[in-house]
Amino acid sequence: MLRNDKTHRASAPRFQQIVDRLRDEIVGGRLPQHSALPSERAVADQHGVSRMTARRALEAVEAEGLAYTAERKGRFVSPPRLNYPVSSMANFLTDAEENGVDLEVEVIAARACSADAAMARVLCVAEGEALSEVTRLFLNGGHATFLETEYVIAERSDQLLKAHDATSKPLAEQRFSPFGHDADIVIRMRPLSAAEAELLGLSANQAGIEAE
Amino acid sequence: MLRNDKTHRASAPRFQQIVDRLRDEIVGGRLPQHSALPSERAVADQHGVSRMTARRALEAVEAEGLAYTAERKGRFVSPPRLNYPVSSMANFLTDAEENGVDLEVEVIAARACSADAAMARVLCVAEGEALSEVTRLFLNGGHATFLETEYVIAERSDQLLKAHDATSKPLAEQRFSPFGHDADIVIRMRPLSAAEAELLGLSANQAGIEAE
DNA sequence: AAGAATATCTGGTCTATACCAGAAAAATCT
DNA sequence: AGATTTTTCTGGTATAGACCAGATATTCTT
Repeated sequence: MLRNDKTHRASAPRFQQIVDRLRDEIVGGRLPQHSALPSERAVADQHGVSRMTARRALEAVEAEGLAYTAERKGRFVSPPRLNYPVSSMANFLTDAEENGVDLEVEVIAARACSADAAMARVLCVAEGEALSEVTRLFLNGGHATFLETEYVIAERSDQLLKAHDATSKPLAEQRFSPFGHDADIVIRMRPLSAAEAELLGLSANQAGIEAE
Repeated sequence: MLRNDKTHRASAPRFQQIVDRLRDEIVGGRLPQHSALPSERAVADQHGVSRMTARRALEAVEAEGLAYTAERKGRFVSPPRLNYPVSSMANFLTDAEENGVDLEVEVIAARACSADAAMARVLCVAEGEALSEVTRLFLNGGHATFLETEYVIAERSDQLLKAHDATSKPLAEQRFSPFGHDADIVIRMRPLSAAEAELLGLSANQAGIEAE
């Protein structure tokens, strides 16, 4: 039993096959949301593998976001993902301005970063191009209405910034304090592809940076 | 050797102690970026644990973003994180408008989501409040200048949207095509805390949703 | 010196087993 | 019936081995 199956080399690892099975059962709807997945031991028995292998399969399913673990209770099916109805929303701010809507903007956080592959493609710049990430809070009639994070091409942002620069910052700081944030800034991650990870010296699915 | 150390119960798991050691060496600068971490077998020997335990420690270090793996070559120290100089940037768009800067806005993607703990705090709404996530591309003089993702409180966004709605969408669709995106939309993730994960039925560190 | 064969690294996968502690259900005792 | 114990689940941690295949360094040939 110590010998591995040599008949089909270069095939997918065993645990991956189990992952596929489990995924099918979940996305196929045979397992309703929040229902229990088979336990590690059950999977091991069912598929004739060791518990560690079963565990890895279940962990992989988890890593896909299809399940979650409740310690010492079991693993359960995650609720399905939301849909993303394509909204017709656009240029809020320009229109708001034009229509005289009461709108204020506050900078919550800003940091420098560089363009990853996806962004580079969208923004039509080279990968690694210097970007500025800015998170801002918008207030409509004094109420927080939306939060945005934007990635600005550092080079081009200068010309846009020159015009106002001076006044906005101290104002922003005052305005934000009532929200008692200070320590919490929105952290955002993007999963890196294997290629990007290698390139950047990061591990796959790891986020570039965290703000504090 | 099969018996575990019973002298100090409830202590941190062994692999965690190794993680701490490795982390120290990396953040302490004793291991320069892109230098090789000890191999799984080396760690196992050095710390007197089995290879699987050593492996788990190294994987944990990776999960923290401190290292990356090159298959069958080794594990290496990730480059340090960027700094986030607090910029004085603010309300780009309002100022741009006022100063007559040529600025166009395009909706790249939009989806519905709900407020997580951090966002709820910042936006002053209940956790789970319906939000709309919109990703837009801004063009300055015909050149892509920045990309933003914003989270709008669904309820309040309506009033802002009513004003323009009609014209923006078809325009956005045309404008965007030259970028050949279609299949690539910026994917964004936020790591869930253990508490949030349990609440939402997701696994920790998993992102809420992916757009395709 | 240049090229081919070999030995030795590496991480990736896997087995079979063990003990732990929290959670939950079942059995037991009031 | 209600409270308490016990048993049986669960995942979490850990061991000590094993084989695989890609990457690399070494050595041996030509």
